[in-house]
Amino acid sequence: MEKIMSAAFTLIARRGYESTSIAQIAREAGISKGLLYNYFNGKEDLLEKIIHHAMAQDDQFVAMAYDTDPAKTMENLFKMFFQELRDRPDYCRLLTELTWKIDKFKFVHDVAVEKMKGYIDLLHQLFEQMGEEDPAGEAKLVAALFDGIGIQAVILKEDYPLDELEKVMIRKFCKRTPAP
Amino acid sequence: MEKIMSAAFTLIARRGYESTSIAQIAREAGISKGLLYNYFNGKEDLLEKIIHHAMAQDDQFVAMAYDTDPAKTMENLFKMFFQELRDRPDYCRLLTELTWKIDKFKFVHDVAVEKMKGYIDLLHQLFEQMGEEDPAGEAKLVAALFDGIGIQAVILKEDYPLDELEKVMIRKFCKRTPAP
Amino acid sequence: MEKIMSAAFTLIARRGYESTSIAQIAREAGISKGLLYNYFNGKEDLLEKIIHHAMAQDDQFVAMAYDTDPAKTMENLFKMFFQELRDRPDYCRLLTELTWKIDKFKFVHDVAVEKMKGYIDLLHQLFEQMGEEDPAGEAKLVAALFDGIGIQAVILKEDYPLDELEKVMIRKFCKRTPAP
Amino acid sequence: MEKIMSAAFTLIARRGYESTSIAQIAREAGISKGLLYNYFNGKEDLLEKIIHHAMAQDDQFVAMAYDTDPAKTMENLFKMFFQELRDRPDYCRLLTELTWKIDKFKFVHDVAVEKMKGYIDLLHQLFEQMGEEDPAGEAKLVAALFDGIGIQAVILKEDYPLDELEKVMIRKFCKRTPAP
DNA sequence: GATGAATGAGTGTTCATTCAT
DNA sequence: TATGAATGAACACTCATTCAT
Repeated sequence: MEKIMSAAFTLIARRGYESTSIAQIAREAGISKGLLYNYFNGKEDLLEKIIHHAMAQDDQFVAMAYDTDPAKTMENLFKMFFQELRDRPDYCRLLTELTWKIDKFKFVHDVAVEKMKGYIDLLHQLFEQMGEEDPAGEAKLVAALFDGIGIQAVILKEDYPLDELEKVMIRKFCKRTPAP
Repeated sequence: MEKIMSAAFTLIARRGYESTSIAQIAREAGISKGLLYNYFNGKEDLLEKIIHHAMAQDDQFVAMAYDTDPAKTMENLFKMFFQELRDRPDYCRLLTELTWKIDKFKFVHDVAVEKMKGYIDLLHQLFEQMGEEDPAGEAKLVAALFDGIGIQAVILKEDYPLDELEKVMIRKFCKRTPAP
Repeated sequence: MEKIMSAAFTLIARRGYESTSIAQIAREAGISKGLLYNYFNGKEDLLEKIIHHAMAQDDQFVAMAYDTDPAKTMENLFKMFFQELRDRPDYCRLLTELTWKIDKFKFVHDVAVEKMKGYIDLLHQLFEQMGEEDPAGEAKLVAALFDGIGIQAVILKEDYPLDELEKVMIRKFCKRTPAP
Repeated sequence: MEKIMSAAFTLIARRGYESTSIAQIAREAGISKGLLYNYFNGKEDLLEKIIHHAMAQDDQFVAMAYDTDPAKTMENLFKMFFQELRDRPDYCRLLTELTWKIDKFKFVHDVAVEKMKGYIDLLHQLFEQMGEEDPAGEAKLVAALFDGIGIQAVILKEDYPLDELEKVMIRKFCKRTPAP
């Protein structure tokens, strides 16, 4: 049920997983608690389905970023990342929220780590093609920046100068290698 | 009671606030549940006191970083930050996690935001003194990096190459302005 | 619906009344939960109909046992009883299972008591015809034995030596009165 | 808490394990649900403690039955059995019912089966000493009678002629071997 | 100061039952 | 006839909090 997942998504993203009760979700979705269990096998299953559903939209984004120029690819990546932060702040919030529950929900840890490694590999390649001195370190730095900017954007909300940071990052990490 | 706060700190940092019960804290502290309520007005009050207590130790750190050379000051800051991550991962974890619960623990959020602004101001000044082109942007970048590296260190634990990132950050952000 | 009663019978006999849900019965019967309520007025009614249906087959058995010789009649009764235990263990199991629900399902109590009295009367007559000293006591003893053997056979399953007990009972209770 | 165990014992014995809710037990005991969990780790633990407590009183009984005359020993056993049925019908009911739930309460089943085998062995020896033709068969018959009489006493309650059956059983199984 | 017995509202979950289709 | 979405009351269990001692 789309209604349930949407209600649960919003509530969990805003108040946290443990602080959101099944009763609240059902109330928000306008249904009874019992009905919720017709669609989901429990609170954890609901969470998992929400995450998978939300993540399904991610993968295609990365593919869209590719360009023959690695610096341009990276710039695209950055732009997409910031766009995501602006468009789906709740989703970003939920993902980070779950980060803390890693010990409880192994699937979150696995998904998060794998995704992170994928990004780092991609960044590594791009930096290498761009002729960076230390592509590995640079990649890890940018990955950490993604997380850090995400977390700050979520905490500070509209006070956080996403536009400014976008420009800074592009300037800092997407300078094209000067033609020889 | 020092014993209570220590026990509560450890447990909450490791398992999260909601997943830590008063009974567990009392047991870990070796006292009765009732006694806990003689010292604290409830679970939330206990949390607040823990946070304030833990934060009190932070401020003096920053003071210790000052150096006549701004680049050296920043390097000291970085080193202290990484040292903190290595020495008190539980504390870092707790702080970041609580920052999250804006709606539930406004006091944490406010304190964290204020602290963050202080850091950004400091970084801004340093970058300015170092002659950076865009000291404001650079400062926000580094602040985000602190958060991002912190969160990744918490998630990946011993797998996270703190040493490598420390070197990369120093190389990237503490290069002394070449004397003219 | 034959399919429903058969499915319900098997499930309830094996797992018990409370541990068998309507959903399970419907699934096992290959129908929807709703349809079940077209045929039965609820779980309890379903149980009642199952019991009555299963018991209907019992009465004709007894009629088949009659013989001009009372000792032979009793022997036939015994053989039929043991055959029933071997052939329909699930049915015996269900009957005993329901014994515990007597306070909950009055109809079980009534049916059980009535049937039991019928058996005791029959046994009484037979023992009288066989010239037993205390036909009333003997009859009650055998009735209790039927229950006891049934319960032990169900609990111990294939470990219970039904054959041996059959022989012992026949030897013990069906000795023909020596012709004078 | 004696009050809780007593209330739980009565209710479970009367209505069955699954049909007795924690709320009912707490209400009957005059306490809150929460308190019950200070003393017991859950419903099943409560049951287990009840059973163990009730069984502790059993073992000494059998020892008290011994006599130099095997027929007298058996008569004592019978008398004790019937006395138990009269004194603690609820306990007998509970024990037999739980023996039933093999899969759910293995500990009860195991204890009960072992106890049963002990009785059969004892009966076997006694019948042997009494010079019975088929002591093994006779022993199993009497064991089944114990169960059967127990179950009928539970069903029919005060309508069941325990006294009469006691006499019949003693007459039937405790006749002393005629001195040669 | 210190205890732990006691509470009651809350949790996630199950399930017999109803009803619009 | 047949479905399954939907409900609501019940379930076992948890836990922050209070209070007589």
